[in-house]
Amino acid sequence: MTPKIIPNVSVDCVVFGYDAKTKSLNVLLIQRQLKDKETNELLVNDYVLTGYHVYENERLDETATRILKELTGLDNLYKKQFKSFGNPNRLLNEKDIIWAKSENFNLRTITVAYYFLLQTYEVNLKDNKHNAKWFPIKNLPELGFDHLEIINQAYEDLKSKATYKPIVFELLPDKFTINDLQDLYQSILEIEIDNRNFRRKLINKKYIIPLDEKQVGVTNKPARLYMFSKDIYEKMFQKNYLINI
Amino acid sequence: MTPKIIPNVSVDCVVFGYDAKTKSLNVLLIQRQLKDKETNELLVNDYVLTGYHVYENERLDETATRILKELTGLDNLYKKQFKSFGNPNRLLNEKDIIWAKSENFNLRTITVAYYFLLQTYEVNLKDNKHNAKWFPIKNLPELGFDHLEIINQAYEDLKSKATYKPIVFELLPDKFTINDLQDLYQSILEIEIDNRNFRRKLINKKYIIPLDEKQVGVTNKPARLYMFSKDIYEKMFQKNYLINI
DNA sequence: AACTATAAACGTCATTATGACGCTAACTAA
DNA sequence: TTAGTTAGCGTCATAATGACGTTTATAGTT
Repeated sequence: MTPKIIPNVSVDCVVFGYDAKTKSLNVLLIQRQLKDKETNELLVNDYVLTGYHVYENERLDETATRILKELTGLDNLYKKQFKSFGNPNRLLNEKDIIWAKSENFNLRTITVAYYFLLQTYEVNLKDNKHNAKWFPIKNLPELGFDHLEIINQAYEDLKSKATYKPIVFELLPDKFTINDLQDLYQSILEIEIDNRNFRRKLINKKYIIPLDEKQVGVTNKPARLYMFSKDIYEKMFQKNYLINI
Repeated sequence: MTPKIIPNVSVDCVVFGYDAKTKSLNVLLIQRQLKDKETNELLVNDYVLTGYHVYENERLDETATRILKELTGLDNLYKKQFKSFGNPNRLLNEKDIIWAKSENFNLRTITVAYYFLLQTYEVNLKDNKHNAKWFPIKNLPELGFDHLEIINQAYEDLKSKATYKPIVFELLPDKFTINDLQDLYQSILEIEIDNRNFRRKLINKKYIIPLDEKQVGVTNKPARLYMFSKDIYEKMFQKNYLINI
């Protein structure tokens, strides 16, 4: 027996996945399809975020975690509740209305939106029941509901946060090269960075730990691997506010 | 006739007011009192944030603006939706249950929380119907519901935001002195700052505009007044992400 | 008119961080 | 051996920062 849900409230999840090989920041979306029962014509055919209602006895964070577990099989990801959306007309496109009729759900819903950070390769997309697919943030498909708006705001939050908190490491493997890190910043922020200055800046941080390990299997000079130490980072800034306006 | 409301959803507002005279960051709270109808005993007597339900045809932002207008008479304040709260047990203290029975409201409510920034003197507290009162953030009274948690998280967000966005100017008059600004940072961040270095840093910002005006009526050397130019600030940073981890 | 208390505001110096570049090093594949 | 490719070291001028010392303008007091 499924638990009772709270009416009018949902949680939507923006899943950001970074692919270090293609240097692409992607969003995980699921397909929304509805066929006319008689003509078999596709009435609705687009993509949406994964989301669901909140159970009666569940915290919002738990709803988000549950949704993500169900979609990706993954737990323990970086998760941020970044904004709630509740415009009265946020689900009033033509296709949303068709969809809502068939699914019998309330069009005046407030959704609490989260984003998650991971690497694309962590998710196994074979035999996922939602037809989930990665899309580059720069090349999103047609989206249902107000989900383009939600993704854009998640992306803005991520961009801004990436400039003052060390969250990018959630999008990389534990061991990474300085150039991986630079590529990632360049993808997220859509900027070009001078490699020599970036490198100097990063290797001077105490919480970027050089390892006695190098890349293997590359066709050029193998790069040194580094790790991020959250411990050291937090010790350095626990009482230290740097005003940087 | 009052509009229909959306069940299970509310908006709560944390109003931060800065008092430059006392150098105190304050929160505006309203009194929550309930008397036993027979014995006249005070069953509930504490403070809470202002909040209300969302109307059927209203955006969340509009709800927040409406609540604040009703409480303070003010429009056009800096407003930020910073987090939503929906723990199943967020309203399950003994007093909240008593209160909810008498007010006939749903204890499983998700609230979308906003904070507002202004100067305490802007609000006229005479004849306000809610018995609203300012409390220093360092010295809050007993609070109902989960409102202490909400205030603390609003404060954390404000602290962090103040270090990388120029929002402190929302808490000061248009014309301010460098020392006003320093006092404000010190109050918010609970740190000590070297005046000479702070002054040098701020005066060199292009968006801190010196005026040909000085303080009047002070008993010591009158300080020069400055303004913050949002225009210049935004032009400087519209395409410029500074990585500062 | 001179003195005092108070806060404003200018200045110095050593160190560190930054932006803009030039150049060398290590690896694989041909 | 050589070419292609990416890693990574180095230099220089300028800007920003942290830690201080010193002077200045005002109102109130003597």
